[in-house]
Amino acid sequence: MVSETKRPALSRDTLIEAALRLLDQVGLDGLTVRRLATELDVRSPALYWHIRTKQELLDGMADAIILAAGMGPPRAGETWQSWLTRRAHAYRASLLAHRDGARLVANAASLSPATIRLFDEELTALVDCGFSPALALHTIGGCTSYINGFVLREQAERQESAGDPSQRLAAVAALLDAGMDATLLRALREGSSPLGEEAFDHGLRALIDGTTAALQRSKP
Amino acid sequence: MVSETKRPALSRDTLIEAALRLLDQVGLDGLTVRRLATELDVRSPALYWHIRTKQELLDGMADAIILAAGMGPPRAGETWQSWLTRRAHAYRASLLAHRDGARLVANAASLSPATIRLFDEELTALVDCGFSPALALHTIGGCTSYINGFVLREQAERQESAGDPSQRLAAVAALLDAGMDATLLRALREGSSPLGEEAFDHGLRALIDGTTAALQRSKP
DNA sequence: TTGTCTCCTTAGCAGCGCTAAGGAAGAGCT
DNA sequence: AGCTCTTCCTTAGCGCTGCTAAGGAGACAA
Repeated sequence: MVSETKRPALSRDTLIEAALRLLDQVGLDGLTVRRLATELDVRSPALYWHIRTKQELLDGMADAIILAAGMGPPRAGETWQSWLTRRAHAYRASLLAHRDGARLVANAASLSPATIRLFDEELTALVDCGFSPALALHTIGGCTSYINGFVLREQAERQESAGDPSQRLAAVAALLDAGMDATLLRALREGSSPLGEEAFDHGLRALIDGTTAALQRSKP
Repeated sequence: MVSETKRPALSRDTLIEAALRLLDQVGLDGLTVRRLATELDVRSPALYWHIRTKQELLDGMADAIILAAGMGPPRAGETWQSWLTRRAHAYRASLLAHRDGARLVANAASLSPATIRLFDEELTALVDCGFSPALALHTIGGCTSYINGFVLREQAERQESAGDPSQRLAAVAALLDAGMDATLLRALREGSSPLGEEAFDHGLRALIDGTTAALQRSKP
């Protein structure tokens, strides 16, 4: 009897890993339990031994993306400004690393204790820099809001122009038809995109500069 | 023969209006074409006479929410700072006015020409305040990213604690179990929430203060 | 051997977005 | 008046979804 090599049992982590790989191929809307099962060479109900619902799987994927950013407290000798900047870039990169990554994180319902723990360590680090706990919370929260919102727009634009490259031009053409001066066109023609790294850095710097001012205001 | 009073024909706008009402009752995940049809006292394929796809309906709803904020150029004698602040509050309020409003806008695929036109008018207004077109674009875009991201988190939290009020406490309890000093707990106990108007205003002010600095930096 | 636990199977339910095809009511022309 | 064309809705149903019920194969312990 020729014995087939037996595939090792699945696990929650295996599912999440495979789901993230599949996500890049088919996008969030195309990610179905049945497709993931096929990818794992298994029937779809098998997955429900390892996860309770599809939402739990999505939450796990979101958590994996966040943890993959490798955020955490600042390095030795790093100012909190450059730390937050580095952190923001790492987080954005992690969201951009997977198709629909920002949408996935934005729609996630709950985060793992490990992520919350990491989050708390970052708060502590800011307090060590002279922030009040409340100011630290608002600062980290504000950065998170900005980054999530920014990458969400970036990836929305990406898939929109993937579907129909002329769609954006059509929208701008509507402006011209309206006989406007179209400041938007001038800005675009100046070579500055509303998305991309340059735009991201601009907003991030504004946020951090403003926080610097708020910190000084809060001190003696 | 008793003549029944005949219902007037549906329209795209009627659908969007009814869909927004239904959204508040059942949430974005519960909003189905069939349910909306029932609400309108009609069979579901009838809706496809007025919209091409469900996504088009969702886009229209998102557009309606944005337009309902009543944004636009500044009033006479208003500084751009207080204008942007007022604009941000109006936009946030409009997102919060409907259940899952931020998620709806975040997942929207395209905006109407009217909205893009409004957007362009705002850019023009900033240019009149001394902004370069590129800086204006980055400023409005950054604010939009921040507001979308912030309200997204606000409404995610809202529905999460609606499902199970003890869930957040469980997450924080995990911190305590880990034997940490839990800066997060200190911040929360100080009475400052990571969400809500106060937190929103903090981040918004930081963003605008930082932009003020960037504007001065860009000038002669 | 027998029972239990793990991890997968087959079968199928209720619901989804959407399409095909047709019918009723009114508008406009001859 | 009779006819056709357009508008806006209907019934029927396809292929897909997340998910559940029930059962079976294999490993391991008593």
